[in-house]
Amino acid sequence: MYAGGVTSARRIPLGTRPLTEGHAGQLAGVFGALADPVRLRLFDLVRRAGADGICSCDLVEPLDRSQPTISHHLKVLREAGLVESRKEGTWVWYSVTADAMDSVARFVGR
Amino acid sequence: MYAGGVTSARRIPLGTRPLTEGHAGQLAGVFGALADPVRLRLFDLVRRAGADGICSCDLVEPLDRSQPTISHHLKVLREAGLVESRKEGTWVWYSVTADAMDSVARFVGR
DNA sequence: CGGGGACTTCGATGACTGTCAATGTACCAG
DNA sequence: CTGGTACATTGACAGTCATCGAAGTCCCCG
Repeated sequence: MYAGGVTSARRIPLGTRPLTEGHAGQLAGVFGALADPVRLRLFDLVRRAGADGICSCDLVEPLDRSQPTISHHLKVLREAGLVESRKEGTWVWYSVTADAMDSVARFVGR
Repeated sequence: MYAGGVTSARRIPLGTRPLTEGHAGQLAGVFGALADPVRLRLFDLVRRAGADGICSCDLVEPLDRSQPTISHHLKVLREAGLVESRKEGTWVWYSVTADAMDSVARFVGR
């Protein structure tokens, strides 16, 4: 452990409690999903597509990654609650979730 | 590569250009710095401390990690431009940078 | 100058991650 | 049923990362 020492005198509360271990873990998961350049551009493309979403097949070429790799990244984004998928016949449409970045926005907004 | 296919008909522009590879990489770096529960709570504690900052020695015990580990995480946050350090005699004070989360806020804000 | 406290850096290690080729599954067309 | 297209899953591998103990650096105090 660590020997401790003089404590800093003043701390300005922020209107909310410090992040709990659980909350930090969950939030870190969302940040983690956005912590990759490919996923970031993927999310950006999906977001641009609006409510209709965008077909998965249109996400492979612009990102210059193999199809399994794109599929993997979409899964990560989906499991983080950032995008959702709708199956339609042979192919799959991705769109951002309604509250995609709520937790992030709350964290950023002080 | 991938065989391509039918393209989705409609794409709603978003007022800005799609993320470039470079921009995505930089932004992913910031998200990456926040993609760890310990760093998230660390950043939260520093932010709560306000302009004066908080002494590094007060960040070890509440996070229940070894002192070198905390030092390592603080370095990551510093290199991501989220916090800055000011040395004062024997110890070091950390505070959030003025534009800590600007890039994140811009990204979240549609 | 010498002791000790506050960090930082180093080295090692186990865990996780991005990537692809190969394979599997579901669906459509003929 | 058969072939082809769209996507998901698996397995493997190289690279990155969180973590700790140990050692190094810097600074204050006596």
